[in-house]
Amino acid sequence: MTPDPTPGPASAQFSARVLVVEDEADIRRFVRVALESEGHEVSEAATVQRGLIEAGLRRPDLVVLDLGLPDGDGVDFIQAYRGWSSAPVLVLSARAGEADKIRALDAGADDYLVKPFGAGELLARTRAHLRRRQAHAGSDEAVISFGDIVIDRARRKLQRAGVPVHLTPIEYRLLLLLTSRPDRVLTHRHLLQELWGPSHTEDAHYVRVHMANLRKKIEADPARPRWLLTETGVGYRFSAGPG
Amino acid sequence: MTPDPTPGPASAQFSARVLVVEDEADIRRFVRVALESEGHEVSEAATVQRGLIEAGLRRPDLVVLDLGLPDGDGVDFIQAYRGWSSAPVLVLSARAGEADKIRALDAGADDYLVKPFGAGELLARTRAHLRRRQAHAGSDEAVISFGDIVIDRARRKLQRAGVPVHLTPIEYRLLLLLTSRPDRVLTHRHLLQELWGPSHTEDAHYVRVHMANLRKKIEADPARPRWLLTETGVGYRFSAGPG
DNA sequence: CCCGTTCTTGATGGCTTCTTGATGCCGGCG
DNA sequence: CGCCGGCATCAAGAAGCCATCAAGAACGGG
Repeated sequence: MTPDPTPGPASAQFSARVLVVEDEADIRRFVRVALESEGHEVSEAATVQRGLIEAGLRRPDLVVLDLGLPDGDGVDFIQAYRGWSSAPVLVLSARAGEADKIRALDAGADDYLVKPFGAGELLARTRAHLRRRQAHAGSDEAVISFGDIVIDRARRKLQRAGVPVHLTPIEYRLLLLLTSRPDRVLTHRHLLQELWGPSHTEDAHYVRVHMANLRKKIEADPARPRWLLTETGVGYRFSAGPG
Repeated sequence: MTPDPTPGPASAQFSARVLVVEDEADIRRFVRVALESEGHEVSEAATVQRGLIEAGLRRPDLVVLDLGLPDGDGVDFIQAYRGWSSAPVLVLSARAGEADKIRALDAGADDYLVKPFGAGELLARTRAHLRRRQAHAGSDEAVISFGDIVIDRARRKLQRAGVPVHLTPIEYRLLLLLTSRPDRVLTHRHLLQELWGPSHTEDAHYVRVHMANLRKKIEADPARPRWLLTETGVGYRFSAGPG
C-alpha cells in the first residue's frame, strides 16, 4: 500500500491524547513530562473511578494505567473501559510476576511494563501502539480537503474558499469523525459515544443541533447538504466522492 | 442491537498462523510448543533471509522474532517486512538495554520480550496482539452481490445496475437477514422477532408490506420475484444460485 | 468577578417511514 | 363452480425522526 516515507520512525510522530491513571504523584509527573516531551496532551487520574470518568470525558487515544490503585484493581478499570473503548492500554506495575502480567493482558491490556522503567522505553512502546492505531484509522493525512473546504488537522484549522472559518470543539471533532471515515455511516450511538462518552448514547438531539451548526458553516446550502448527509433512522455520512 | 464484537479475554481465542524466526533450536522448539498448545499453526526460520521467504510464503498473522540472527540484525528483518506487511511482530532478545528496545520498536516491532521469558507471558502477549488484530479485521469488506445488485455492508449502501438505491432501515435489515442465510427459509416468526422484537411475532402482515416495498426496489419484476421468494405458509427465502 | 463563547435543552414545523385497514389475486378444496 | 386462506398491493393516517430557532446554563479567560 502506501510505503512509509518516514525517514526516522520516531520523528514522524503526531500528537495524541493520553490519559495517565496512577496514584503516586511522582510517577504521574514523570510519565506526564515524558509524554509531553513528545507533544502529547496528557490528562491524569489517581483512582479507578476518576480514571473512567476522565476517559469518558477526554476520549484518550491511549491509556497508561497503574495496576495498584487505592480504590480498586487496575484490571477492573480495563474491564470496564473495554466495554466501550478499544484504545490501547499500557499497564505499569511494580509486580513482575507472570501471573499478574497474564491477568492484565487477558483482561484487555495491550502492554505491560514493570517498574522501574526508563522514559525511553515507555515512549518507544507508546509510539508503537499509537503508530498501529493510526495505521488503522482511515485517512490520517494532515490535510483533508473537499469542495472549497480545507481542514488542516495539524493546526486544527478550517478554511472555506480560502477564508478561515471558526469551529467550536464539538463541531471540529464531529467533522473529523465523519471525514476520517468517508462514505461510512456513523450511527447516532457511535457519534454520541465518541463525542459525549458512553453515558449519553441516547441524546440524538445533541448531534442534530451540532450537525445543523456545522452544516451552516461548511455547506453551500445547509438545507440540502452536499457533504454531510443524513441517513434517516441510522445516523450521518460524509460523502466524499464527486457529484 | 449488534452486541459488542470484543469477545471475552482468553477464552474466545482463535487459531492463527505464526512465524518464528530464531536461530537457537532450543528456543525455537520452546516457542513452537507453547504456540501450538494454543492451537496456532507454527512455521519456523533460522535466518533473516529465510524468515522473509517464509513470511512471503506463509503470510503469518504474527511474527515472533529473535534479534540476534547469524546473517544479520533482526531490525533488518523488521524494516524489510514492514515494507509489505503490517502483521504484528513480537521481538525476543537477550539484550535488555533500553537502546535496543527503542531501536526495535521504532523500526516497526510491536512488542519486546527479554530472555529468559515464561511461556505464559509470551502467550498472553500474543493473545493481546492477535485479539487486537482480529478486532480490526471485523471491518473487512463485506460486499454481497447477486444479479445487478451490490450490497456494500461497510458503507450501508445498495446499488442496482450501478445506480444507488435508497433503502429504509427496516428494508435494509430485512434484506441483510435474508441474504446472510442464502437458500434458507426464514419463517415469519423469525423475521418478525429479528426486526420488531419478541412482542410482535404475530403480525405477519408487517413483513408482507415491507417485503413488497423491498421487491419493488430490487426485483426486475416484483410480481414474479427472482431473488426474494415466498414460501407459502412458512416465510421467505433468498435464492442465491444462478437460474 | 465579569464577559463572551459554547453547550444544553425545549419548542415547533416539515418530512420520512411505519403501521394499519381495504381490496383483489391465486390456488386448493369441497 | 364458489368459498376460503394466504398473499400482494395500495393508500391514508399515525408515529417517529429531523432541521431549525432561541433562550438559558455552564464554562473559560481576562
